[in-house]
Amino acid sequence: MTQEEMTSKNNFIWEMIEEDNRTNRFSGVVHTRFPPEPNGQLHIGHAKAIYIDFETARRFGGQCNLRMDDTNPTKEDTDYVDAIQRDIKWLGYDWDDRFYYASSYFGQLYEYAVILIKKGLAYVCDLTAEEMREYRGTLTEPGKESPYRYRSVEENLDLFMRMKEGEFPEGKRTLRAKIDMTSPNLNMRDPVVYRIMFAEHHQTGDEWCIYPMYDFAHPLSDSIEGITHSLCSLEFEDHRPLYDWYCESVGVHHPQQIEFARLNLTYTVMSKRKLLQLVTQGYVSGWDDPRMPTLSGLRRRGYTPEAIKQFIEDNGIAKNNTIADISRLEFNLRQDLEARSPRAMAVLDPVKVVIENYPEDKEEMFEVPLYTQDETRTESREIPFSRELYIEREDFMEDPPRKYFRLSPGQEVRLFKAYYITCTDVVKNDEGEIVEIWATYDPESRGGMSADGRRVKGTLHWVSARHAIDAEVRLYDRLFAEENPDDVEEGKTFLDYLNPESLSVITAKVEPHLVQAQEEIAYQFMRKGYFIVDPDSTREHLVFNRAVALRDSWAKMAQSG
RNA sequence: AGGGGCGUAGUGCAAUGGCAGCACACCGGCCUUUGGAGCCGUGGAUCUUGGUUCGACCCCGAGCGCCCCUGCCA
Repeated sequence: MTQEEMTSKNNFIWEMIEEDNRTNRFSGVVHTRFPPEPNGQLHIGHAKAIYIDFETARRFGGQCNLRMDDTNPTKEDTDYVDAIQRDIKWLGYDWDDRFYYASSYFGQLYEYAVILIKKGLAYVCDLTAEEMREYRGTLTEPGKESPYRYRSVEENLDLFMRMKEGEFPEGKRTLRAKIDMTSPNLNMRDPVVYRIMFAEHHQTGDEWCIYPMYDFAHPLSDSIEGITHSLCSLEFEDHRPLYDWYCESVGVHHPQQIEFARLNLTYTVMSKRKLLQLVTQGYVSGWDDPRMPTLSGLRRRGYTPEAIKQFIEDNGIAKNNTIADISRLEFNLRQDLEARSPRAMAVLDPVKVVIENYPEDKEEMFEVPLYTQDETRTESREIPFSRELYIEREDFMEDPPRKYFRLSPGQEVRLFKAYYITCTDVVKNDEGEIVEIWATYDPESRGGMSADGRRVKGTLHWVSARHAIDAEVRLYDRLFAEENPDDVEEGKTFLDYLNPESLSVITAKVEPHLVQAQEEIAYQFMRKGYFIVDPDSTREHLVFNRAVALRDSWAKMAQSG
């Protein structure tokens, strides 16, 4: 897929920008920004915002800044600053040297606040938090004006300066915008502009003891950076009048805020608070647990940036509040990996097959392409074959139903790229479990094809028992058992919906080539799915994560009868 | 209840007054040295209601449903 095709699908945001360009509103400039708060790791919902911000800039020949929205030092951490940059780069986006912090604008923002005061548009308020809540009114009743609303400009200037100097304790006073306490939009009822916080900031240290609120800092940070289109999620629609008010009142460059719907996924949660809780309370192994919807988790799971971006592209950009089915994400992954992943054979649930007419001490090697899906690729690996093999337990049935194309007594199947074999006997233990399957092979079928042209319906993957390597394989399932874990019953929390079977660990028998498996490249284990080396893996102890299983139309057919 | 948004197929998205279409899912078939991939095909939707119009998913009125807003969070 070319970049052109990748961004060809139009959406309402791009139509609005095209209109701005037609009217020369921003002189044809398109400059966006991605403004994460460093208080948690990025997840696939952020990937949508990142995609929109960066692809919009690219589409219109503009630029996209990366800005840490770090106006609340009590909630943020520099560790996340690094993780955020790493994840955005992994997605394939670059902000060049335009990496900023809202906190680096604190000086300028302070001056902007002074301008508001001087214009009589902001005042220092002595109401406590609780009083302010009472004065705000409710959804249906207007608020009341603060008794401090009409202090003189001089007094406000003096008080605000002394707030900055640290003369007042936390919570004692705030700077508020003087707008309209009767507005039906609660955001316009004299919102707080600055609050006192004696907190060490991860960037500015103890330089400040007053910190600007998001609603004030965000539009003005956008303005300072010359942003033209400030793209954000739907819940900020109510804040747009305030965004506009601050830019107009301070009298600076005024970007256009445009809101779009967030991306939600079935069978997972997306709020940073909930993801953090999963991490800190040990429900998962960390932010990068392969079951997490975080970018680091998806990466460790075996997801590719291309699959994620295609998923976002397929979902489209709109204003509907929706939950995308996670199976569509899985489709995008399979589609990407189908084309690019090397193939290998691994038996996840092994049962032994003994080929009675194959000499006990004989071994032979088959050279098999790594990319059987792409005949223009010539890379291959050698696979050893011998008298005793492993196949999947589910690939044998003593008493098979109709249309079962795999191994059963008297039935002939193909071992991929090796030989045809026919089952002759079954050995069971005292419990009646099958411990060995006996078979004969046809030496004329070497390579998996016979000269007589007889048709063999089933093809099985296999590994030589003598040469097989044990590998730990981690099989993942959806993190939650409920489609929407945010939709909780009375008396429950989202944690009650965790899927107890979201992880199962097995030991598989894999072909020797797989000791060379590299991180970051998912293999297709033939007929089973896509698997990627986990960072826990060593040469002595291989560990693979299953990114996603293959479509299994037999399982579906068997299930539906 | 006040304000702001959103209602199109199972899911997500188009159609911007002119034949309701695309992707995934579903179902059927073909093909296959992966029951994978690929190829072909079928079925299925405009929240309700009234109006304007030759013609309405689109415009207007009245409803209904869902989401967001009463942090000194972002």
